[in-house]
Amino acid sequence: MHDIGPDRLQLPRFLPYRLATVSNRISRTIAQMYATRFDLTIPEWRVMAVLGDEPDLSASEVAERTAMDKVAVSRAVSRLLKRDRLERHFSKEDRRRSVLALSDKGKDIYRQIMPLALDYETQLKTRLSDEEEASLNRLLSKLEDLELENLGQKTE
Amino acid sequence: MHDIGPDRLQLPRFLPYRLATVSNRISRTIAQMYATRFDLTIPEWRVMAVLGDEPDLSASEVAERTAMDKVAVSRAVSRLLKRDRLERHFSKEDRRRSVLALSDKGKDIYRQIMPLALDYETQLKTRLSDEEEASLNRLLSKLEDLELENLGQKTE
DNA sequence: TTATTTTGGTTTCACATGAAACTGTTTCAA
DNA sequence: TTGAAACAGTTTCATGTGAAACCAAAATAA
Repeated sequence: MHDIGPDRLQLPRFLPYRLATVSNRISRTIAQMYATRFDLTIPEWRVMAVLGDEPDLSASEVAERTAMDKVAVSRAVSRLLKRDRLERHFSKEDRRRSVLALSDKGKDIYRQIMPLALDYETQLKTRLSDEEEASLNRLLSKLEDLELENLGQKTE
Repeated sequence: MHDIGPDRLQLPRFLPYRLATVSNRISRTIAQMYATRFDLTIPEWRVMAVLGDEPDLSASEVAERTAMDKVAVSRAVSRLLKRDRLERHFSKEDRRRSVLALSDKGKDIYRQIMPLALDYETQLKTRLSDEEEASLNRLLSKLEDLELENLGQKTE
């Protein structure tokens, strides 16, 4: 069994490609789960998730914590408001700044989804040994850091 | 230091979320690299990548190998044809079936990009120890398999 | 043969998304 | 103060994308 050599790029072995396809499949599975049961998109769910964990954030704080941009947050928030899953008021000190929190209806949904989400994650994880899980976490942290230090910098 | 308990979902620790954000950042970096230098989208690049490695595939074979759907392949192929990066003729035996291959111009681009792609991957990998890389590969394979056996089956 | 179904690939439609422009508010400097 | 710049958030526009409808060719059945 010998090496095929370095001057071939086979997509199924190319790390960024594999990462993208795996993650897309997982995202689609989850998106479908949320969509069919709760009529909720992933951006909407992300907003709910951070607010469920930490209420009274502004839109831009939500954006930070979800790695979404402010446009995406704005759209998700407006859909959530329309369905009374969120409450919004504006800061007294700075009237530009919104203060977002789950409504009772939102909290209810949050409490239903959270176990499903955790469950799904558990199902993924039970298939991994303890050190596999540990190294997955390390790896993700590393990849996160790497991208921050901007490997693809040569964009002149 | 005690556990925060199971009944909280913190997005930055949620596996599918981390996978999605890491992979999206990497994809965006690469997409930008291809776009600025070669005016090429990721779907286009994927088509070129499989054809560079294995010419004379049909559109549906390309779809299989790239994990793209046939619509995406069709669009990528037509853009590539328009710019003479691909040649297409149709099978004699089955006149529906296309036979796709890189044109000379396409091959030229392929030969330029391939080392960049491999380089980027290498840069990611050099930051990982040997066993980290090995376990990353194992993990990706596992996650790929897991999704195939369809964890999110309860869509009734 | 001729009808029916299947298959390779394209087009259309409706919706999602990112970038840039825009609105209203606050801050800072003259 | 007042005018410029910065900021939070929204809207617009142009493009991308997935699902379903569609077209033509081929396989299958009658």
